[in-house]
Amino acid sequence: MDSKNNLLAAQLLNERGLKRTKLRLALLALFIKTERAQSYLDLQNMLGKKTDKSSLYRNLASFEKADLIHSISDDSGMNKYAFGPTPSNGKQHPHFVCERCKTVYCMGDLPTSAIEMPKGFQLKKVQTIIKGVCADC
Amino acid sequence: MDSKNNLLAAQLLNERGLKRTKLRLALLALFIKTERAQSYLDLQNMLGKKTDKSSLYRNLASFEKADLIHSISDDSGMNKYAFGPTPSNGKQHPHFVCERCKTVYCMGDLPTSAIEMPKGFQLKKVQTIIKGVCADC
DNA sequence: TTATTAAATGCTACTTGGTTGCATTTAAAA
DNA sequence: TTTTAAATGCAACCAAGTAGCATTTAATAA
Repeated sequence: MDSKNNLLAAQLLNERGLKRTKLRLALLALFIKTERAQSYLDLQNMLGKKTDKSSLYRNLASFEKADLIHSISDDSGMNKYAFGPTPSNGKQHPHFVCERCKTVYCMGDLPTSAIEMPKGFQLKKVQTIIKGVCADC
Repeated sequence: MDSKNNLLAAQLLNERGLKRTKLRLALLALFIKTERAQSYLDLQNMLGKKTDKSSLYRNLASFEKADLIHSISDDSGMNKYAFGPTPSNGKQHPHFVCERCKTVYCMGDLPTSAIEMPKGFQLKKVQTIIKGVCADC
């Protein structure tokens, strides 16, 4: 239900001390609704073509800083964004990128055996990208 | 030894049916010599400031297609490239990105327990990016 | 409710990593 | 040595993302 998402979005913004503007509510509700990672262009299409680029990017940045979303760098040349906090130590948070349709799926959080790091290297965040062909293709 | 690298570079280009031009030999030898992932700018600095941008990018593309190097997309906004083939099924090939100095380290190939994929999803390539602070920082 | 203020928006202009077209040069085969 | 397909080098271009700044708006105080 969209109204439920809107409510949750408002609540989340409140919790993190972010102003509840029109754009932010729509954007965050959109993230809550979808299970897929979205590029700036995807988001702009869903929010309406006249949505401002800078505002969108700025909100993506503040959402990420507030741990509401996390970004994914596949090699498509544009970043993708998905709902949920940045995956950190002790978790893998794999994303699947379909070579054909370019869709990016969040595969959920998998607890994994801790990655062993060489001496002196401190792990903060792990990102795994799996490329292949998705079930729809 | 550089001369050894040059020889190996020439041999590799031969094997893959790539013309052995000045730029390609220098570029491939550079990849062989270094254990770190390099951005276009890193490479250009090492090869000489007047090295042509298009030629460099085109060679990076053909090297990657020939499986001589592989590319890495951290979230720095620029791709990185490192020696060795694209990591595929049954292997993790983690890269470590230092938050402070931005260096990208190849952590070698780790065989891992196969990642279980949902029905219909076909895995071709895995890329893991670990962010944190490196031993030098 | 209204006044105040700090922050978000929406423009435009800019930066920059990466690509493309094309004339020239060069490595490899004949 | 000649031939030819491919690589180079240069300039123009493209697009993702950023920055400056005047205007608007959400939240707080009166």
